[in-house]
Amino acid sequence: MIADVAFDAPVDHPFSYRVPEGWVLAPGQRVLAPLRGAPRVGVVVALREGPAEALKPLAGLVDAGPLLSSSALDLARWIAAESLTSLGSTVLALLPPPAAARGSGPSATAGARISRAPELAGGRATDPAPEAERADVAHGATPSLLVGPSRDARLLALLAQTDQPALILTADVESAGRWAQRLERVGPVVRLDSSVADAERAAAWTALPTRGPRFAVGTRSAMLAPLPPGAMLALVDEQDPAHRPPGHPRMHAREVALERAARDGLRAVFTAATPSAEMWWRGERGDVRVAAAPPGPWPAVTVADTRGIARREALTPPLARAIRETLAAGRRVFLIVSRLSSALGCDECGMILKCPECAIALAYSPAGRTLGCRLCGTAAALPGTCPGCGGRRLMPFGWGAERVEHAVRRRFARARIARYDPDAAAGRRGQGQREAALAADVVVGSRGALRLFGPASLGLAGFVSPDQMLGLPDFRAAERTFALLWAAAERVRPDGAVIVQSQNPTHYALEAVARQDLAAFYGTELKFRAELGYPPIRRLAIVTVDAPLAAADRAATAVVAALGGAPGLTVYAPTPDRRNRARRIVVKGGPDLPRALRDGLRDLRAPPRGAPGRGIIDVEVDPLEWPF
DNA sequence: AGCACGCCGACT
DNA sequence: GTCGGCGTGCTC
Repeated sequence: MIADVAFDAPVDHPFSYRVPEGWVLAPGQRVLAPLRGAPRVGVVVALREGPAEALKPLAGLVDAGPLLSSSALDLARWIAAESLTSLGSTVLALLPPPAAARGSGPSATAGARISRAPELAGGRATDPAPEAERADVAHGATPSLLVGPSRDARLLALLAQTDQPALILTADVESAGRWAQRLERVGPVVRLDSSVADAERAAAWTALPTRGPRFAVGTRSAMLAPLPPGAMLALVDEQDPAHRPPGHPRMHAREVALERAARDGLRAVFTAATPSAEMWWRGERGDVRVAAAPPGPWPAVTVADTRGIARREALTPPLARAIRETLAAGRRVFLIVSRLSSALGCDECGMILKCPECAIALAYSPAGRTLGCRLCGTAAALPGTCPGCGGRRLMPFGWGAERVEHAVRRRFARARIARYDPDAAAGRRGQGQREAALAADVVVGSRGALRLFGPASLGLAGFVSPDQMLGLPDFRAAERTFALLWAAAERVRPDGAVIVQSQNPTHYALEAVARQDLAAFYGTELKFRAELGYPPIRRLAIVTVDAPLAAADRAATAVVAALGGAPGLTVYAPTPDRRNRARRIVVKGGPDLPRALRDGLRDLRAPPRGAPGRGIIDVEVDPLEWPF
């Protein structure tokens, strides 16, 4: 017997090993296998008969049985193909950490002999009832997206009503903890995220179909956990970028959840305060049912026009007045700042200099006094005057947390003011920062500081300069600003206020938040995306070529040439990174973009023997962050 | 990914 | 004369 084993390595093909006599193995099971001398953890992706004498034997077992059904393994193949990740890296990233690896030798063999594969739902080998599965697909409903007020309560009610087991996936461990607590009042819960000990986590993996807990809660890493037929799959806060954590596979949990639900006939439910444009678009096409609740109480949202005044003063009179009144009422204030951007704007009319082709902000390099488009690579000369109004004051934006804190301190000397940055607070020295922020009257922070506040807990949220965010050279800039503002508004009491200072006071993202109108925002946003061929209408990928200095341009040119001929692809000119070593090439395509990239780059990634090095080619499909 | 092999610069 | 930098190639 031969086992084909895939490893966590950027190698497309599996490696073949001899299965020692008497071992019981199944695809989807982790094993130890010698690779370049040392035993490494891999996953069995296929078993076959054949001449095995020349092959090295497997060294041991990691799991007593397969952790993936054949349908889960097929789903992993799909994920790998979509994200251009190797199958081994995909699978091993989406399995719970090994409880305890078994070494080679008699004990391993004995362990293998007595091991029995757990019964996995949907597994071809263990699945007793394909008819039942088909019936499930038949009654597998269109996925739902819960938006609007009391989403959590509505999801909870749905989970409680259906009487079916469910896998609940959250964006982070904190949220997983909250959901586990809530669900414990409904039925037994197991947790699949990293907050529980490895052994417990491993036991939870197969518990849902076999031992009858009602709910399993986890993060994306629990996505392939076995589920019984008819189970529900819930993805909380589908728009959260944390659903696409760093590392492999580079794919958003939303996309995997939709695919899994369709394949396994599961009922899928998503929630979002502000859905991703991807999800809203599916709603418009009827692929997802958008379940909106009637608008709930909403704070008064005011957009304060800062054209011509914001450079000198962080707080406009309306915002300063609102802070004073909120503090007098004994309520809390949150001032939202965003990280400094590299865009250039007109101080007089508020216009942001954008690429005429791509409609994203041109990146301003103060050192070279140059402007460049990070999508198409076009360089532009620095204009002397604003192309919009002829004004002479073109300046980079800039209201960082520190400057804002200082400005508030000057005006409100007696208030307790704290800056909060979750990254800084995570360190040992930052422990006091969180407590200070929780006790403060005024908190200054960016998106991450929202976690300090519960729903309707603030008297005032003030967005000092959303223009910085709106001006980021990223086609998702409006979506992100909209999401942040909406999330802030949800944390303000209905009798409180939201004040947005902007040089673009009529921007559709700001107006949509003021009117509590999701549809208004996505209507405009999707029109913009469609006109310029951005996701979700078309797909994007970033090909990065990292080559020795002299070869970088040649390697990038080779990539452009290799992809240029493919039908349906738009390939942009390579742009150098800051260190002028790597070259980035943006590629637009259709639904089959991953396959087109794989086919187009195949020859470059596997150069013929003796050919000059082509450098390291990295492909990121459907990037969330613009890495410029 | 890791890890070994291979060919060019500053040291005991 | 070596030690070591990373660029290159391979792993059943």
